[in-house]
Amino acid sequence: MLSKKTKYGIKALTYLAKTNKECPVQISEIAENENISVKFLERILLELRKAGVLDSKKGKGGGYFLARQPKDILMTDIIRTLEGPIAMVPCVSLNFYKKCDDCPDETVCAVNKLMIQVRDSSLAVFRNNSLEDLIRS
Amino acid sequence: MLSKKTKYGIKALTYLAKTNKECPVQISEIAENENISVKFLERILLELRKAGVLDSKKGKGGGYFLARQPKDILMTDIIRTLEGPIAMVPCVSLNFYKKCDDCPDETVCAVNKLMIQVRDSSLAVFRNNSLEDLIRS
DNA sequence: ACAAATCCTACTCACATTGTAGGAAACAAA
DNA sequence: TTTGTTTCCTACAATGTGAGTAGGATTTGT
Repeated sequence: MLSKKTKYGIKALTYLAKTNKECPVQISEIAENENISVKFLERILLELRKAGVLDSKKGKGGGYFLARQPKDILMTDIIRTLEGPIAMVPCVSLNFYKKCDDCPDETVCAVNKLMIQVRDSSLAVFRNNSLEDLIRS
Repeated sequence: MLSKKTKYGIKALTYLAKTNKECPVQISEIAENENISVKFLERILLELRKAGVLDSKKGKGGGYFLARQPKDILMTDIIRTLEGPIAMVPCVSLNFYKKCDDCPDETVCAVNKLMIQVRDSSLAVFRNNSLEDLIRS
């Protein structure tokens, strides 16, 4: 299951990419338009800023805006930031690798073998989609 | 994340496919060889039997055995039985569809658009892998 | 100074996952 | 027919995670 955090994050980013304003957009505006709890979204956008996907401005007239052009923001970045590993098991994760406790030999593990394929196919999709790709209907 | 239930289920099934015995195999034997809690595995195998993937025999000399040949057991069956939907969001699930509460229009939703691609690529992998494929090193 | 916005941490609540306990039912063999 | 072995089935407990809330600190424009 995709977490709501990631789902909301993607929606917020596409909102920013679509509205394409010069000035920063406030959390409350995004939250209202995308039906997201303001406080929850606040935390999500903060994570995206720390990951370098978003940038922000404090105080009056402040808000959030994309740190790069939509075409330069790949889904891999967003998913890894908000959702964590793309792989379904740690033993096939490229960025979050961890050995399984119960598995004596990965090279002959059926789960490993299957999940490498799933990881690669998902990765291909995420790499192939930028924010710009997603806002084009 | 892949649940341990599914992970254990796949391991148990590949164990059965590999050992390829004439007689039924007991839960305890599978559990010991694959490092799985006996009682937990018991429940998992029961689910797989109800789904028609496994068959069983009670009493002395009883146990579990594959209901079909390994090449006729596809990963889609196993995943859907143990893990549930293959899609990461209900609004793109083929077998477990459910509309999102927060989303007014699926056809213009970026999450929807992205997750359809992920679903299709994962589905292709699961459809393309039978139990037999997984036990061939 | 004041108001508006992000920043940051800690907390609560609900739910799913993982695993356990204990017995009922079926079956084979003595 | 008794006994032991196995699956079957339900209920329960422990743990962890996701989702959301609360409340204040900090920054900034007017």
